[in-house]
Amino acid sequence: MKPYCYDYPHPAVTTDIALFTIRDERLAVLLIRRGADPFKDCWALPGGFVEPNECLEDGALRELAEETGVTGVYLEQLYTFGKPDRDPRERIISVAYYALAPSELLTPVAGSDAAAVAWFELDALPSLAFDHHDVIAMAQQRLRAKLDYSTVAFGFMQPEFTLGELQKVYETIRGEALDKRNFRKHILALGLLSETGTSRRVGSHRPAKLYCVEHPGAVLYIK
Amino acid sequence: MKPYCYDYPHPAVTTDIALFTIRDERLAVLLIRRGADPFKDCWALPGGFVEPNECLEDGALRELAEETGVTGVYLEQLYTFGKPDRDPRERIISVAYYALAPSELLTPVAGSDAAAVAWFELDALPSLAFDHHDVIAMAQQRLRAKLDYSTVAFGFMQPEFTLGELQKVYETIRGEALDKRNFRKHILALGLLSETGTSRRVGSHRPAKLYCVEHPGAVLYIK
DNA sequence: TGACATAGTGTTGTCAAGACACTATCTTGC
DNA sequence: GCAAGATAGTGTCTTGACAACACTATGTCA
Repeated sequence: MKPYCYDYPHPAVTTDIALFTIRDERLAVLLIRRGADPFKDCWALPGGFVEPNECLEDGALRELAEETGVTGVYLEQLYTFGKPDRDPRERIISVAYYALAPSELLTPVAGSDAAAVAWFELDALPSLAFDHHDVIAMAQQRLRAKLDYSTVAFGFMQPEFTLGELQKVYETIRGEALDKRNFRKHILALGLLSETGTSRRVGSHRPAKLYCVEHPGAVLYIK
Repeated sequence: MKPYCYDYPHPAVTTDIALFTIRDERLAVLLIRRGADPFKDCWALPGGFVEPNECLEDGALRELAEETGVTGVYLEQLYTFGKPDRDPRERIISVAYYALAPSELLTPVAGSDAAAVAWFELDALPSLAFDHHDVIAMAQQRLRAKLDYSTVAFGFMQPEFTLGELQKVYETIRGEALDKRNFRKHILALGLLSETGTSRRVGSHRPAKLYCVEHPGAVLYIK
């Protein structure tokens, strides 16, 4: 009947993924509406139980794909949440990840346990299941911190982007305007971007040069 | 017979603790010699299974106390290791912590599953059980990084200490000598230390003023 | 062709960090 | 008691990084 038996109690282990993107110059997180109890019909982070033969990161990517259809994101472990009563069913320990992606490349679709999927701006979150508010808060804090000493921000960019777009990303996450000249000087001094030679014409004004990251995938610690 | 049964497979969850201290101006980590299989007689980090009703941090502190007798350390979550085959017995996910303490206040004693306890300098580690080499490497990397933008180093200090002692701690972790005047300028500018008014006489030379941390326990992010 | 919107570009001032050397105070040995 | 040895304690100058700041360039559209 319950076929998986052990000599001593085992907690369940899940992954939860806070996928961030930037939409309309606002930081947003992808949530699902839960299709099953507990917290049925409540908004929550995508995530679920780790399979016996997958590593944690693979589990997170699989759950994200199953529930939201999203693949190909930048993923990084955030923190493991393990208060004994954080889930009403049983002891569940959750390894939380945060993920970043450019919203233009994503078209989330509700799948498996998810009754719906939607982006929510971070300053307009609904009530959330479990301790997912804490997870999101910690992820946002980490994101802000890493902005200063790493190249996480590139996780929000499409393969080719303008310096103006990149600056908007920084401004959105930091919540303040930046000086254009100082920003460009600083970013180019990292030596990580190269011009593609092309430019993007959008709106009724001068087109902007396009850049790409020289070693995509590598999240570097700078300075 | 095996009384804890579930509908689907559950991994086991452990905590592992990398307790660092500084001995003889070398960074050292506390290891136990395992008293039971797997890896019997092998050196390993202290740690063990999380109890059903304790949170992860409490589990880490309990295991550290049980196996080594050490209490009262600074503790912080490091990373969760979850490769499916990292333990030969069953799927075991380990939430790793790192801890800091001044060695003068510690007298580790082997307990419970530990056949022995000993300090090992980080550049002279023995062969280790499981993936504990990876855990220690990541902990050391984190420690180095946090030295620059937080006050972790205070975790190695006794309640009262001299600026010379504090500088030695920084030099040990960074692996390079620092200029005395610049170091003192920098540390005092943080505004976190206050003179106790007393001084410590050690060796045949001028005694040094003693300082203490104004808000102990608070690990601050600086700059 | 003029109005508008974003792209793109250098210089200066300020502050923090790094380099650098000498005096002070204690112990110990002669 | 005094010289030698060891660590404590202190200030200035130079240098490099970051912040403040304004104008020209190039496109669209009315």
